[in-house]
Amino acid sequence: MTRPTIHDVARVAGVSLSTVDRVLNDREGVREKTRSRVMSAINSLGFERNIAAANLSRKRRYRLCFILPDGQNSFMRVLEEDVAEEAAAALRDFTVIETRKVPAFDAGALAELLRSLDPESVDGVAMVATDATIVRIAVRELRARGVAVVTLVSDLPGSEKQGFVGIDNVQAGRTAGSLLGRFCRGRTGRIAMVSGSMLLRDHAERRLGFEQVLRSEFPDQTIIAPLEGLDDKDRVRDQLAERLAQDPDIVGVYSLGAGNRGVAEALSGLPAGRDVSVVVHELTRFSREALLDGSFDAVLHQNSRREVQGAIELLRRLLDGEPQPALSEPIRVEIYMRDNLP
Amino acid sequence: MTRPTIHDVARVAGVSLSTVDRVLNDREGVREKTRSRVMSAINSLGFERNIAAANLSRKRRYRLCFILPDGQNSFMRVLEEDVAEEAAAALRDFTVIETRKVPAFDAGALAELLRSLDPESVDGVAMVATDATIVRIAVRELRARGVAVVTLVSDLPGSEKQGFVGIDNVQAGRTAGSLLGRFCRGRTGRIAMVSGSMLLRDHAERRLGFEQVLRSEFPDQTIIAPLEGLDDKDRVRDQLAERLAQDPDIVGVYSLGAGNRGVAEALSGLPAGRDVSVVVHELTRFSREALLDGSFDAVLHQNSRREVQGAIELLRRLLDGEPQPALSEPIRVEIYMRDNLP
DNA sequence: CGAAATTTGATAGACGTCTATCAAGACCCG
DNA sequence: CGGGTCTTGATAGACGTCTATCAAATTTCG
Repeated sequence: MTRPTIHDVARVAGVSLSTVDRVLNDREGVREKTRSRVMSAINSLGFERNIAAANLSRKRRYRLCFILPDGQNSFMRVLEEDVAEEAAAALRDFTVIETRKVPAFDAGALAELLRSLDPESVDGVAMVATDATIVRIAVRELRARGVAVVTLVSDLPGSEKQGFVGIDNVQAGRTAGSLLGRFCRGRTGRIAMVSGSMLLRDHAERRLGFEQVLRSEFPDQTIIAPLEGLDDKDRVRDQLAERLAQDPDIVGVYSLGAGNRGVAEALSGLPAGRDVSVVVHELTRFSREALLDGSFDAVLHQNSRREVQGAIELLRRLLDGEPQPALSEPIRVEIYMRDNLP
Repeated sequence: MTRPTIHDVARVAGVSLSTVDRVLNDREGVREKTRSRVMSAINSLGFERNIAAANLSRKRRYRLCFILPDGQNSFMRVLEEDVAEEAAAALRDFTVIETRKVPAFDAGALAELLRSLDPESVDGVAMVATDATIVRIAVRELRARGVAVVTLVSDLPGSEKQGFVGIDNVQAGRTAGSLLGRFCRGRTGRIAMVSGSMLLRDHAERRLGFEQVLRSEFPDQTIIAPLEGLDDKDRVRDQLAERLAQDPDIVGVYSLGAGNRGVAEALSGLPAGRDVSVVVHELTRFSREALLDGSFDAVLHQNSRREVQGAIELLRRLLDGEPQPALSEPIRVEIYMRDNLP
């Protein structure tokens, strides 16, 4: 019942501890024949290195840097808190996390920050990407300097990042369509979409998925051109309220960006009899209340805490030399309604 | 940036390593004055013991026993696989997991197994409980012998278990009601419920939650008396098919136990034009397919993998002496539809 | 074949904590 | 104040792995 140690491996392979160590840590100066003897001893024993002991011995530290957009976007501020809390927990695993903020949507600033990162003080980077070529180039250079890079929440396709931790936004949009289509089934009419600009690519993907599903599965409903709320509560409220007043056939609203407060306010102005189903994104204190009082029907959510944990896990495994680590469990598009609130 | 060690604590407190060790490990023979000197050094330094090093040194092992019901219930078989896989992973953390199976619904057998557990060879137990007094008594005795006990998936209220890892089944039922009510909104009619007997208490709770929500939020719908499918596919199919044929007003089906195959088969026999919304429990290969081909609208799910992880985590923390540990994140009632499948 | 180069072994000390033992110091009580 | 009891300190070795160094063995090749 005791796990085999390097001593057992050495004994079974008929070599010394030093040799086992050389093999385990890929040091040079081991003949191929010897190496394979050791490897087969490892396999036959089912030896797995005790990482705790190894880290203890070599005083390994993982120095990570999280890069988040600055600004008032509430999802990002929650994410920042999550990073801070996980940073405290990660300290126990020899992981030091530093958080940097760059102006939102500012690809230049992001790229510059990436360029300024020194491999002498940072081993890995998790970034909320802004989609731009200049950023891709900065990522490539960072990788070339030997720093591990993963994207978080918002991906950077076509770059040399080694992983992405976040939801599939097309899938999120499809899920919204699937829900809202069903919610509005008995009441054919028009469906309004409120877009924003939290991160342009993400919103475009959500919209795409949403329209796909509505068109193919619920062709009776008409989607009206998305309102550009720019993630601003007041703007969202004004635009949506006007639309709802103009168009009494609107039976459903999908808000795929920020501005949930504006959505709720616009709805609260409706006459008593009017029944509009609403699906929005991100579970926050506010959207939670709205679910409880019935103003929202469902909230799609990504678990930012787990995203942060996932990014840390991924970076650590990259730094441990695992070839292409994947998350044990992908980040899912979670659905919340009044009755399954955590 | 380096974490303080016991050496630092000793230096700051002006005592020897031995004394720090006595304080940290609650050994006797330390004057109160000295103890408080050490404690304040610990606090001022923010010292946290390096658990990896401590476990390494004391060769701590956590010997856990998972008790699952035997039988063909597919959820339980998945759970068993999850336990096996997590057991392999847990070995790395000095945790040895043994799995025991008892006949399902057999409180006597479960109690006997609990009674047979030897504190010399088991430190903690995670059990899928069968709700009976004899089991409560066995749990109390087990606790008295110094073994930690938590319940998994199915709780044992009123017992001396130290924690429960699983979903809130009333909440699950409410969520089902909330979904199905919305799905059927345009089509007032009757809603059929298929019960089972996987674990009686759980099913009763789901039913309760479901009826609560339908009655209060969707009073136009009529709930018909639950079919007792006994988690048997053929029985479920026959009973449900008959009901659907008899009653053309059925617009929704909620299956709160096992027997998803039977539900799907009963539905496939319906005439083309008939549209019935379906919500079932547990995401499996089968229910996944059914979501994809449109025969089910939503599946409620509990992440059994995470439940197993949670039980391990909880037991470990109990054994580490944490007073009343709680899961960092509760197990949630997850909602799956075609488009947010993992 | 012999010298040089390569491969292997042996040993010691470290990482942070735990356990055990023994000696020395502080305190108490009669 | 002397003897005994409590309390504290010092020291050594262990856990499993890593790093470094030096010596010994083996291979390679001119």
